[in-house]
Amino acid sequence: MKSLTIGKVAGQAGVGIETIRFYEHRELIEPPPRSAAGYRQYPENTVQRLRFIRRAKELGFSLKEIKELLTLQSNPKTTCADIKQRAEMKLADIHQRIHDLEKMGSALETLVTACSADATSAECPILQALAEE
Amino acid sequence: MKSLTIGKVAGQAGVGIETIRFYEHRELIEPPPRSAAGYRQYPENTVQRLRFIRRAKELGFSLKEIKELLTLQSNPKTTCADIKQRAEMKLADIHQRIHDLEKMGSALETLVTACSADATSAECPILQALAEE
DNA sequence: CTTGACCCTGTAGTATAGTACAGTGATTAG
DNA sequence: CTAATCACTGTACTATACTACAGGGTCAAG
Repeated sequence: MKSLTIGKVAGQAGVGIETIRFYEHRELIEPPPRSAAGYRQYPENTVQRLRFIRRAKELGFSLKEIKELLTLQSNPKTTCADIKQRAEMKLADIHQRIHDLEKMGSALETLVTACSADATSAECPILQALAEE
Repeated sequence: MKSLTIGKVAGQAGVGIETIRFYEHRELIEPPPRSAAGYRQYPENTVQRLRFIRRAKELGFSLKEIKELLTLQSNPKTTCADIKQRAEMKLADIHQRIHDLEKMGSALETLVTACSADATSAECPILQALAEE
């Protein structure tokens, strides 16, 4: 069972060394055994775990939520429904954020359209809209 | 020319007192004159300025960007085109963020759909997707 | 004249996700 | 054997936008 130094793990997982120590501190990964000199000795599956974290982040999960997912993952009593529920909540959250951004976007779009290039700032419909009583 | 205390301004603008002091520190509003006792004495247009900031925030501008907008606003040489350019950049930024969220959302949607409720966590397609080599 | 509401400064904490040192010790290649 | 690289801890800093004190002083109503 060979072990990896933190630098090797970081390289293979595509994250920074500091990030790994940060994740250990945040309890997303287990504190690994140490060598006589105090060096962290990672089992190979740590690379997979870090990739799991990276992918979950890409799906929009926060580190806090990912920690929950990892805990669920390692619990044999966890059902697919438990995970699905989290994913659906995150999906709802994403849809809400899209909705908010679309609202912002269309409001801004209206103002941009109303704005003709060669007026002074005093006549600018964007600034006027922002300055309204 | 009557002046307002920070509490009055906060009440009328719909923001917290601490927020106003924070905005002063961040140079979004001018340091107002002080009374003999050191109390801030705001001109009435500070309320409008705070509402401007609030509305710009609702449109997705950061405080840093709002500071720029306010500087532009008070510069007589500013043209509508200057403002429009900022608004268009922000709009592009919002569209990008929507795009990113939609990508996340559809990836997650696929996984949620693949997930049937009564499997164990080991068989969960969501966890499997995250744990892939 | 007292009491409560208000205001002051300055610092520190919240949440998110790291990143960047400083200062020191260990390991490895030549 | 020595130099370069790597690892260690701990603290502080980045960005964003506040929020929460502590420990004072001030103002207005009764």
